Amino acid sequence: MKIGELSRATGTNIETIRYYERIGLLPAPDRTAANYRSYGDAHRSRLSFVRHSRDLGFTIEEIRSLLDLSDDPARDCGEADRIATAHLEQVQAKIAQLTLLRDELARIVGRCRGGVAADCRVIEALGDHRHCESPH
Amino acid sequence: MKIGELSRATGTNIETIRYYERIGLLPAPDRTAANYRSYGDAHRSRLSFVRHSRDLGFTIEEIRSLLDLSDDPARDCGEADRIATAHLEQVQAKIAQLTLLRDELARIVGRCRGGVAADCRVIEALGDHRHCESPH
DNA sequence: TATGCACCCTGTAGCAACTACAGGGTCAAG
DNA sequence: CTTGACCCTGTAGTTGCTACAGGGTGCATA
Ligand SMILES: [Zn+2]
Ligand SMILES: [Zn+2]
Ligand SMILES: [Zn+2]
Ligand SMILES: [Zn+2]
Repeated sequence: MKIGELSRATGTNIETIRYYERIGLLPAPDRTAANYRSYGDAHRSRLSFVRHSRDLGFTIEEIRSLLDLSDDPARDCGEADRIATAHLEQVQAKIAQLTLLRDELARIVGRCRGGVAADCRVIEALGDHRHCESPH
Repeated sequence: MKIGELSRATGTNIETIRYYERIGLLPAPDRTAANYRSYGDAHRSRLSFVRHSRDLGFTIEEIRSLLDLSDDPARDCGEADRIATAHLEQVQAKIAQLTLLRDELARIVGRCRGGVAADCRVIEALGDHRHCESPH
């Protein structure tokens, strides 16, 4: 499989595939006589793993650890669980933070009654956190 | 006010203040004889506006537009409202996306029963989106 | 045979919004 | 007169890509 085919098979940008190789996330594949990268099924499933994990919001470093783990099938999977749980907690924290933000923004946006910038409650609210009702 | 004092007054990193000046978000202040930046109240409140808007998740470019608007108090404030509303919608979209993610991650994490990596349901789920119940 | 076109290669630079030095200058206190 | 806190400029690093520039390869068609 050449890089374009792998790209289509996994929905990954070609430049991104080369980038993953450069940072050591994907192993360098064999080359054809014309120096084209030549991938097999193992590459495809590894890249799918990476893409899916990225879609789920894991960082490259987390994915690196997860791949190390799955490359070594006899190891205890506790670390995978720890990484995934920590990530879940981060997502929950982010949701909580964005929810505060959303409420505050909704309050701010709701204050605008039109008119000139000098009288705008939105601009006023942005300039001074003391107008806020939440910490954010 | 020297830069360290402005930094403390607004809770902004000194490097960040200089960065904002470099990108034209804050006007270059006067200098002392020793070539130190010397700020006044106008700088302080402009920087507070920037920091607060950043805390609320606005991008630098959005903040630039908002500052332009508030620099020109006779202008209609409709654009401020549009920027803030668009931003609110983005935050809402992000929350929705993260909520899907959170649910999917919770399902994945919940599957791990311990054991070796080869049998780990977490690693399996990360490798294949077909195990997912939501699109994310 | 030429030539067009799709595809591949490397290497580098750009994005957002900072942050972190390196390598220097200034100033007041002890 | 030296120590330490502060300030300066300029550059490079961070994350996770993405976008070229400037070239090579391979196959079909005129
Ligand atoms: Zn308004
Ligand atoms: Zn606030
Ligand atoms: Zn497990
Ligand atoms: Zn999935």
